[in-house]
Amino acid sequence: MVALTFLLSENGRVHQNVVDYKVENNSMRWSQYFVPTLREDPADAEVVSHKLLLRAGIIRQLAAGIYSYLPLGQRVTLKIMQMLREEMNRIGGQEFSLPALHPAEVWKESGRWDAIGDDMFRLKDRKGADMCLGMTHEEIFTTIARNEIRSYKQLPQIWYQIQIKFRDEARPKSGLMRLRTFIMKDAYSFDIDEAGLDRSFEDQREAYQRIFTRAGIKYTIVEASSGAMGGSASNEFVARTDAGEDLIATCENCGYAANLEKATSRLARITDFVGPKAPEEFPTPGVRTIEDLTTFPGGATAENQIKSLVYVATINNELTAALVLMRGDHQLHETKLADAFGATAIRPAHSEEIRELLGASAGSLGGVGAKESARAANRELVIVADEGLRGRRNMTTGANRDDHHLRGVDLARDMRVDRWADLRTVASGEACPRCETGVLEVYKAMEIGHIFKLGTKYSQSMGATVLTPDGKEVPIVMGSYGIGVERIMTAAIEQNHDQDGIIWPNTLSPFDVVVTITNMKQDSLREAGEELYKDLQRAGLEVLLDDRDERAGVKFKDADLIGIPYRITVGKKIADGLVELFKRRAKTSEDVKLSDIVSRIQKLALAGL
RNA sequence: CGGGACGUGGCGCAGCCUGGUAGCGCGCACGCUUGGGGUGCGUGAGGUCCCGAGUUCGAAUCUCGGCGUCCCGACCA
Repeated sequence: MVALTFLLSENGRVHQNVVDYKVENNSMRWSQYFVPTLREDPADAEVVSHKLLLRAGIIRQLAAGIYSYLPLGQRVTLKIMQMLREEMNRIGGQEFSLPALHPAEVWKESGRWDAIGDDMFRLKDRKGADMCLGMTHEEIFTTIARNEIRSYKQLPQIWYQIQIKFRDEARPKSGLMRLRTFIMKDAYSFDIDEAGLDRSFEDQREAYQRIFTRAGIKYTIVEASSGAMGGSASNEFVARTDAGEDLIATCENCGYAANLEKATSRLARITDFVGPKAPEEFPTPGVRTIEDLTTFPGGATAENQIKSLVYVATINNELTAALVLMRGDHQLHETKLADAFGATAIRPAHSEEIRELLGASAGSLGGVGAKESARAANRELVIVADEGLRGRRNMTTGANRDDHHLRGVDLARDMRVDRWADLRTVASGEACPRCETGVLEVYKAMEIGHIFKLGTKYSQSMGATVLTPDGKEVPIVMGSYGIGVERIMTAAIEQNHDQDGIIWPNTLSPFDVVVTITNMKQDSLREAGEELYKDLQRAGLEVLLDDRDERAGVKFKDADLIGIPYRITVGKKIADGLVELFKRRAKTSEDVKLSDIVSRIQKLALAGL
């Protein structure tokens, strides 16, 4: 029998407490509860959250990027999942459970069977048919939609599930940050038109904000590259932490925030002096870098140079050579370059390729005459220039002749730029592109959620259509919305810990409160602790009773490590009818009357739910 | 997939260079002690030294091959 208790929190929201105290009565005693804490940092863990997850007995590793969740970990996982459920249901989401094992067919229909490389776990069944382990579920939900949804009257639909996903990551890392098998809440919206998608997208966006706020995570919503996922727009939710893998640029002044792969900044205007009527070639023996040329007599400062990089892009399975032009002091952002071309892959050209195209080595390359040089070698070369070079003249750049450069180069006059694009990597301290006075800060963050407007990419390729009121058949307009469960756990720890261990936000903590009996050998303490434990449970709280025959110091250390927000210490003061209330985050301790402690904890534990 | 490091009782490490009976701390079991921030003392259990092949009278140690894990980069729908 599992009873559900519904508790009303201070802000009036119903919190569904799925843990039945009657059932768990005897499994929440630390002496028998499985919490293998570690005194020392495990050798394999580098980032804080990983160390603490292991030390606090929350997870154990099975293989690279594959972890078992121990009882404490499972409790946290269930709390996160429940929270996701509540917020998805609030916006009208309907929960499904889809298979993790998929036939190749549906992935071939959408085109992703071939588009996705080694990141997908693939296998064959006994008949030799191709199968895969689901890394996401657009195809499966679309399959259901196309078979069952016929009319605009059935739309919109918001479908979601909380499922295990598999991705054969090239480099799993940092504990639960990059996993090969992980739990994900993935939701999909189905609308009749773009306007409907906009509403669904906004609903999700608001749900995500509530979710991360409830989870105690400080997050930022950023513009991000939607990559091969396709679609018209995407918002990435990121949590700031040095362990993160993404770089984010934000402006505190106006709230501008973007992933570095999208971020731009405002450049100070440069007015060039009028240069010569045509570029002038001059010898530059030994000069190989922008830096070299700044100190070379007759050279130029970095911002007056044009950096020339040769890249090979894979576009629609065809290789295209590109000459990329940047201002000398600017850094190319490769994702931006790939996005500008719609390329599936890009790489710097090899030195032989460069010589074949331009007749010179890296260090002496330039855009003047570059296309002609490539054509002479029977090759096509696309010239793409960064916006930071627009309108510049009297610049210095390589001459496509070893140990020679050109000065007095005018971009518009001397080069045949095929395409202008924003390719520059933004740096901290640059001016905000949106507001007048803001300055950008660039910092590390981890992705915790991502919402996409897919449009009709999947409905079209897989034939998921409905009839409109006037009887026209149109593809369903879709959105896709994901949140990594483990990433919420990881981000929460990254942002909520101290030297002693984890400090769980109330909403995620595996227990509301831990009751620490300082000395199990004293009957009065033991009995009082047991009594309090039961009282707290009767009040609907999730209580961990530390009834181990350990010294008080050991218990305090462990309680700090596993991060339960409140600890009630049952010690000598019990003779005066007092216990101690220790708040993990504030690290403050106060005496509370035994008769008041239950209601006190109840109020505290519910805050923030 | 490129580069680097590591693999020795449950955990953290030493030993390897210079081949010769496998060691320390923590944890664990037992006893005494202590009892409010990882008590102290004693006794004890526990190891295919990642796997395989080779060199050698003899390999944790040297050589070759493989596997695994971590870190940097590439990648990351």
